[in-house]
Amino acid sequence: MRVVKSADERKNEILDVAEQLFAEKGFDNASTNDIINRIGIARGTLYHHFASKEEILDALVERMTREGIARSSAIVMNKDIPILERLTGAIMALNLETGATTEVMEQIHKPQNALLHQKMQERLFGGVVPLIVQLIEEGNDSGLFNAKYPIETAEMIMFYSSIAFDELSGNDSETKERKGKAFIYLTEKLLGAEENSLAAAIMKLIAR
Amino acid sequence: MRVVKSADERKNEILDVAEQLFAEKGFDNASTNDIINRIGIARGTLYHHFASKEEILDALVERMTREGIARSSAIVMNKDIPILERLTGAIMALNLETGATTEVMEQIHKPQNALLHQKMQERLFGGVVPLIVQLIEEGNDSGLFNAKYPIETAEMIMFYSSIAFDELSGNDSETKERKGKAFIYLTEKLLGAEENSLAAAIMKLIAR
DNA sequence: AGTAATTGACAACCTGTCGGTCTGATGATA
DNA sequence: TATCATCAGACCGACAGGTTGTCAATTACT
Repeated sequence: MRVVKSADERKNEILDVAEQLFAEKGFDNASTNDIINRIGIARGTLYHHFASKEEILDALVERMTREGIARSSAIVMNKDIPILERLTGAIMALNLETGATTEVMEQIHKPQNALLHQKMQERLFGGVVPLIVQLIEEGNDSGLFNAKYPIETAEMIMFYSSIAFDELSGNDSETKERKGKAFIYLTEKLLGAEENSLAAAIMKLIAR
Repeated sequence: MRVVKSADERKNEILDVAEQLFAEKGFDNASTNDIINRIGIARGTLYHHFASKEEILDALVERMTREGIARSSAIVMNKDIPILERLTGAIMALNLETGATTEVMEQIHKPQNALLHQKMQERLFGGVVPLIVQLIEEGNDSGLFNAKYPIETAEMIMFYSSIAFDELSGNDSETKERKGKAFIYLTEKLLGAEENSLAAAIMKLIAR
């Protein structure tokens, strides 16, 4: 039976199922046949909406990261919030994904998902590093930070946060706490910020 | 015409060709057929020596990283060398690969090589972070460093060095120099080392 | 003689293509 | 207003050409 939907609706339907399947089996092991069978559409329909399997992945990555980056961006732009809280808020906003995305994150280290992982990281990076750089420069100007190399500092912070956060999924809460504290401490060092200034900002944020 | 070789010899022959092909086309695009055709062996022969295409990749990653890790390890263990020079030497030793390996490194960011990239990084990490941790602790004891979280500090340094080094391939020499200086500066901050102490050690190393 | 390396046909997938079919919106006509 | 022709674009499924991994049979060393 033939069901016609708008392109947007169909595309999102495909992405929904792709997200499930990539989480279940990984990008390499999930086939386009799996996708079309689960939805109940023909091969040609899939390729009418997406030129290749990789394009599905790209669209999915875009969809998965869009919200987080938007949230981060909004926080960074809001000059009513103190700089330190904006910094921590921007980073935390990235890691507060919801629903199925979480399941994907748990599977993302498996070798079948290397490509997904790489693409997500690239996008988060490209989207957020410039924001953090801006924030660091603001902090430098206001005398709060003393960061000689804002770009590289931002890169380092982002790298470690992305790695640290997703390595964490499996660990016990003791390790998590230690890693978190270390991250904050080292970030303060990198920024040339006063010790515990960042930690204090985070406490405020959480208290809210 | 049938040619028999020892398992070791044949395995290395396969890895040699795989290395070429992965560099030329990437892991995904290079097929096992490409490999056996270039060598002139049958499908079965390949699968007699390796259980899967991924196992070829694993063996290749092992072979490519073994030397570098061994060099790093030797440097770290050599207590005749000052700590700062050991630290920089250990990191530099990883990135002084030779021959075809260099070609692979230039291709490693393409999406077809995401898996190769991930596996190399994991291995370099697992092999070298513990060494750096040891070095940092030595430096703490001798009063040279003041690093509160040796493990996380080592992770951060290694991460950034691996990323920074391989992002660099395409850039102009100005950017390279800036990135290099930033890396050194930030590493000093992370270690709680005196400013320029690491930079000085590197100058010594290069002068040799 | 027996162990280990080699062979190539084969099964069971996979991705991407393409000519052709259906359908819902749009605008013209009665 | 009601009916009808038109057409873009959503949909279909068979197909070509590729892929990985298997296995029983063969050949070569020791």
